[in-house]
Amino acid sequence: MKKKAVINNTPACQVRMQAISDTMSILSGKWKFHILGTLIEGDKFGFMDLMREIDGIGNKMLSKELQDLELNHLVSRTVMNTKPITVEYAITEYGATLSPVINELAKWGIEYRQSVHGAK
Amino acid sequence: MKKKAVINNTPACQVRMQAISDTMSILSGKWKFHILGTLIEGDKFGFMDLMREIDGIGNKMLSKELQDLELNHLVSRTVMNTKPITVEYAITEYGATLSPVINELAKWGIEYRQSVHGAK
DNA sequence: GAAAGTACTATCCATTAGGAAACTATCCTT
DNA sequence: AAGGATAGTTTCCTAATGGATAGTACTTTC
Repeated sequence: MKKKAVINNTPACQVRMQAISDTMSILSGKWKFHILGTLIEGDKFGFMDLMREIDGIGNKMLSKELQDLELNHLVSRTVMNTKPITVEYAITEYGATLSPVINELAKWGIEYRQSVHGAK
Repeated sequence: MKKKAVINNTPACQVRMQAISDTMSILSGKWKFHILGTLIEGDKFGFMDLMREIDGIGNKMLSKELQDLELNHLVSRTVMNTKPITVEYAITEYGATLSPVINELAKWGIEYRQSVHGAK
């Protein structure tokens, strides 16, 4: 019997799978979506603001994740020369292109909750 | 100075963040999106088909992830009583509701590739 | 001058994720 | 009887994730 051929090895599928890998590697970790979601909702946030907004995150994680996001140009970091030095984090124009992704994720999660609580 | 109030603690934001957590906890791990993406593209797949389709995955991981997905009713598993026993994995109707999420993820990843290769 | 707020960094530690390899078990073909 | 296909499970090991705690450094307020 001939070995069954691979089905989805068309260029389109390869590209699609690669794209999903890319996105997920950039957005990996427990907190990236929370941070981006928060930043998209608001305007500018200080480090401590984000600590308060994102329930449960520790300062090490927040710091590390923000650096990751900054490296990928999804988040901007601006040091203000205020009295006690403050830093302003904001979503970049590029980071804002993730809105549809995050919205779909949130939408699905909400429907998931309903399907679990409701008819099941 | 009064402590700055938390900004995004409106019910809508809470629900949104909770929803993102829910979705990501169900879709956690390195392979879930790949498996779902593959299953959505095709019709029915045997275990070995999936091994061949999903480049790099090991049998332990595939087995574990499929069990997870089955538990959450995203994937169906049907044992066929064929000569050498075969199993058919397919996306469920419910699992198919993840298409928009996966499509947005893939779309963003493709644009990301272009922005890195192109103007930057 | 002590406390408290700003923004972190560094260290330690435990859990988890995930890869490699070997193994079980059944069936068909040669 | 051997080889290869089906579909996994089990064991072992390492690397990454991420939480808790403490410390740095500067400034303002009490």
